This record gives sequence, structure tokens and C-alpha cells, in this order.
Amino acid sequence: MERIVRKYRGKGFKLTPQRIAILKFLEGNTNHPTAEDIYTEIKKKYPTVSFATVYNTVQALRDRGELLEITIDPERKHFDPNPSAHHHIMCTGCGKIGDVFFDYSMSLGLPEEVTREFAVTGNHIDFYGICTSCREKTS
Amino acid sequence: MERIVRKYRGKGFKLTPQRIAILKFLEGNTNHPTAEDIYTEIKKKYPTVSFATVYNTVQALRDRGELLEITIDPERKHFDPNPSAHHHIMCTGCGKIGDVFFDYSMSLGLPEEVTREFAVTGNHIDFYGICTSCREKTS
DNA sequence: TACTATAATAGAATTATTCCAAGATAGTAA
DNA sequence: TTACTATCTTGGAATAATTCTATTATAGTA
Repeated sequence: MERIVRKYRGKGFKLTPQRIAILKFLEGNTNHPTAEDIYTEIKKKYPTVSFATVYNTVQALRDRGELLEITIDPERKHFDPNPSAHHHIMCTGCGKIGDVFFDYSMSLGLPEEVTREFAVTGNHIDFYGICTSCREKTS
Repeated sequence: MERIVRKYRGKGFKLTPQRIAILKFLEGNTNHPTAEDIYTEIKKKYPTVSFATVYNTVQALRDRGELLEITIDPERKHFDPNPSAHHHIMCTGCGKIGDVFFDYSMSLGLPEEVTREFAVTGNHIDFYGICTSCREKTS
């Protein structure tokens, strides 16, 4: 019995073959795939899968707090199956996204004029940079 | 002679009435408008203005480093005519976006496994919270 | 004043995402 | 094991944001 089936069975989350394939693809995936990346991958095994299924599934996972929607790339959304609080860095050359596991919360005090207006609930840091392979290409 | 005309004339930036209207609308605007917000406003005075003109103009401004594209709202892009390095906070109730003028760069050291792969060039922090008026509504 | 490079326009095209109705099926209760 | 039903999957249409294109207009300049 697979880990994924064990994790989701009987929790109000219907496990269909397509969903299992999506869950397997996402599990431990640190590539921050887009909806299209997921769709393309699942289509290999389930050629009739639709974007609706991909979006439905990531939405269900997001609602369960098991997946994050990432906005660092202005072009499209990326998804991160690691829901623990962390941050991201994107290569401005090739668009690759990496994780930044570091808790900055102690360092992010806000100016009084902001806390006067907002009750702060969270934060997320986008870092930008150039990755190793992009630096090699241009040097 | 208007300030805007003085600022842009003779700098390879063609000043048309529509552009002047957009520039005036953006100047000092801290509401982080969307393309549609800009379009709707300019349409009042220039009813034939098109979205293409709005997008062309904000792109030209972005390329000149005079405007930032903001990704804090997963639904759509917002624009910020203040290009100085600062951060943003969005109300998760009503979507209102506020500015956070504080330089956190000294606090944002990155783990070695990240700097090994990326030459970091910038950062931007998205804060989330609930604004005053949304708190009043739900209490 | 006239010329030319650039902008504005309408509308089509593209892309990302959501919605919908019909058929299929996983999970459950008997 | 069977049968039921709530939920999922699907294709395609719909929506929304953004970009592109060809044509016309015009700001800036010479």
C-alpha cells in the first residue's frame, strides 16, 4: 500500500488515478512546477487528463494547506508542495526557482505606520539572482 | 510648463496626451493600480484609449526604471510608480496594497547552499495582513 | 513647415485560468 | 460484495489578462 494512498484515504479527498499521479509527481518535487509542467507530466501516463483536473487538484491541496502558490515569476504561477514557511529565489536569466529555508521572522519588524493600519499575518521573501549555469554561459 | 513635460521631453520618450494623462495619474499614486485601473481612469478623459497604450506606457516606464511591477496579488499585476527599493503589504480581506519603506537588506543574509548556486541581485518582501477597515467589518 | 520615427488604435491572438454539463468512478454503507 | 451517491474527470466553452499586428495619427526634429 502506497504512502500516498495511506495519507489521503478516508479524509474527504477522493483518490483517483489522475490525482495519485499528480500527488506522486509533486511529492518531494523542488522544481516549483507550473500548471503546464504538471499537465505535461501527467499526460504521459494519462493522455486524456485535462487542465481542469490539474487546477482542481492543486486547489484542493492548497485548501488543505499542503501546497503553496508562488508568485515570484510574473509570467505564471508556480506550485510548491512544501507548505512549510520558507522563501524563494529566482534566476533572472533562466527563470529557475530555488528554495530558501531560513526563518527571517525575527528580522522583519515593521514600521509603526504599517502596523497601525495592518494586523500582519505573514510574509514571503522573493530573492532574485543569477544561477551558476547562467553565469557560465555569459562569461 | 508642466513638471511632467519638463521631465520627459527630449529624452527619447514621446509625450502624447494619453501618455501625459497616464503619467499624471501615476505620479505620486500610492494605490498600486492595475492595468485596468489605469485604463478606466484615462478613459474618462480619452474615451478611445486602448489597453495597448496602457501596457505600452507602463512597459516603457518599467524599462526606464521608473515603475515597478508588483506580484503580491496572485490575481493580477499591480504597478507602483515609486521605483525606490521598498516592500509591500496586502490585505487578505479586501486586496488593498500598502507600501513598506524599510531597508531589510542587512537582515537578509542567505544560507550558504543558496549563495553557492545564486549570485543574489535583489529581494522583495511581500507581507500579508488584515487592514483596519476589514477588521472593523468582521468584529 | 514638413518629415519621420514613434505612438495610438481596434481588434485579433495568445495565454492562463475557471466554469460547466455530462458521464464515470472512488469510497461508503448495507 | 453490491449498490449508491457524492465527488471527480473530461472536453470544450468562457473569462480574463496581456500581447501582437497592421493601420492611422502625431510629437519632436530638422
